[in-house]
Amino acid sequence: MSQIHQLRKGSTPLLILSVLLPEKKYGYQIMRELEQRSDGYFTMTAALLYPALHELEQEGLVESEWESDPGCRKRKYYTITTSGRAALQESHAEWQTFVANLFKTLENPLPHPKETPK
Amino acid sequence: MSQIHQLRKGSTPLLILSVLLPEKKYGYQIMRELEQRSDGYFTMTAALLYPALHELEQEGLVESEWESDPGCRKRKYYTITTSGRAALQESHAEWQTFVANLFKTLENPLPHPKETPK
DNA sequence: TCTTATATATAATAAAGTTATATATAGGAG
DNA sequence: CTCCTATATATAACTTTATTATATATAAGA
Repeated sequence: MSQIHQLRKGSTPLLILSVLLPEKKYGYQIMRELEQRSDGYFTMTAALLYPALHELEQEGLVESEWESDPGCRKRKYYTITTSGRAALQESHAEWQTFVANLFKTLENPLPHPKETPK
Repeated sequence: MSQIHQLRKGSTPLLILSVLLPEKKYGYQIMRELEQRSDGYFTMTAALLYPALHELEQEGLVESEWESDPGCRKRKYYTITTSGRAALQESHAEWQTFVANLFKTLENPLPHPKETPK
């Protein structure tokens, strides 16, 4: 019960964690990659991304460090943590459960339809 | 673009419309049937259902009428309209698109990973 | 120099879900 | 007859998340 209300809202943290899985990345890079991965379906905006990243960091699911490569402006790189990987797997599974239940509920009629009670 | 932000939130109107598809039903009955159909996964509450029903009515997707069967207290029956059926189909399809994109984005890495640009 | 892409961030607003509360009736237990 | 529970509809207050708008700053190219 506790989780299903939460996962109805917010696929954003899930998407962010998934792109951080292979290697550390910075915010702008995450935005671009999410757009590319979804062929433009998910338009991740800065106002959605950065607060989400800060919250993920507060929860200990990602860690950040500033890096200043010469010739580039400073970038804040985010690394997924061990608990971040666990949270990603869990959230992914919860989404699958939610979706399965949604479509089951939408498509399946009642097993034994009862007439309207008096 | 216009729709995908809307469908992230709110599977509630979709679920309501789907249970109204076979025949007219009243609010409390809709709540119970949604719980039964989903084997208790979706706990539709009154505070979620009734405002949603009123909004669906305002949008012309359902119509309501009070009925007072003897021996029962008055019930407000909701009937799905023609545009309600169309909206249900459309919303269902949008959810499928959303879910397909979500899992594709989560599971598929980039087709041609580009190194970090300088 | 001006514009665009890059890069991070916050504020204000709107939409939806959750919790709590209000009102009222029918039926059963005691 | 009274109390409690299930039925039945509804609103208010609060929280969370997405959207829109804005702010700041740097690198690259016209």
